[in-house]
Amino acid sequence: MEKNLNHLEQLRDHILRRIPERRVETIEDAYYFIEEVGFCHLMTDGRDNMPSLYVAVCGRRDVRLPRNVQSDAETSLTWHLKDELARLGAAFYAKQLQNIPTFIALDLVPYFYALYSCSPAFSPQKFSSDAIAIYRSLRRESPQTTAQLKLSSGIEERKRFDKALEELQLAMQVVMSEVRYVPKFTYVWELAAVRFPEQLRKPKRISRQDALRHLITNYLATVRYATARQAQCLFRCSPAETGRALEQLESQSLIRTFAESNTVLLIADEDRLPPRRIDLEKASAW
DNA sequence: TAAGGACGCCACAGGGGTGA
DNA sequence: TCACCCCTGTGGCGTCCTTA
Repeated sequence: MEKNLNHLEQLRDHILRRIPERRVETIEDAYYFIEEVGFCHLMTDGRDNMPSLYVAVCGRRDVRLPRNVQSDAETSLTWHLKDELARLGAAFYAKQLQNIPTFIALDLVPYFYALYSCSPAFSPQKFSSDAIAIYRSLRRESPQTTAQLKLSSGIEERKRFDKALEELQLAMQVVMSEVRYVPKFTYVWELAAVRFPEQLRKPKRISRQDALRHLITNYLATVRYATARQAQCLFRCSPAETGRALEQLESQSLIRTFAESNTVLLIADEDRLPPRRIDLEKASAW
């Protein structure tokens, strides 16, 4: 098993760009990286078993976020790439996984939307009054800067505003579409349906269970192995839902499972579940 | 009045504390 | 053990305040 895991770690080095020759240096590299992995965290060090743009920028395994993040070249480049990717709309930027800033490749957005979307317009009882106020304000006018949105929604208190915005981001209703540094640092917010109309039109045809199965398949194709608990926590789904998805993947021989003490290990089949491939025709459009 | 310092605004990750 | 909350430190810019 140990030998097998070493082999999988080497595969990960290639896929997650933890080797110098594959490190992300340009906006094109960053776009291709997200297309290859499907979805990734922004600024994590990879210990959470998730692809990370920051790790890909560093191009090595042993990554630790420095204390002085703003004066660090690798961190600055990652932030710059985040700003550019969001501005170009090359990937969906949200706090979708574990409440951590995440980039999602556009082809996977409908699956995330099928799993998490919930609109205040149709389910107002699920949202706080602050979230509904922000959503309505953006329906009247989108996009808006943070300051404009605070004013127009009537929620000036930062803590309340951040919490409400987080609700809407988790429900994939609002996205950050731009970062402005002058005259004042601010984010620009936009309705997700306006920013990504094509991706958010489709999901009604995808069931929640199908979406979860598709996303776990994508996850394991990228990281090659994970524990069942990691897969469950990542997508914030119940053990029963995750269990059903994993059973289906195992019955299709896409993954193999191993039980060790209290841990269930999931390993992607090398032949039946290869890593994602980039759609070069689509990618060249960017 | 000019120069320099202090502070606030922003989002982010990490760490510590707390409660289930 | 885990999830959640709160606080801290971070840079660049504008604004306000203090000092010479």
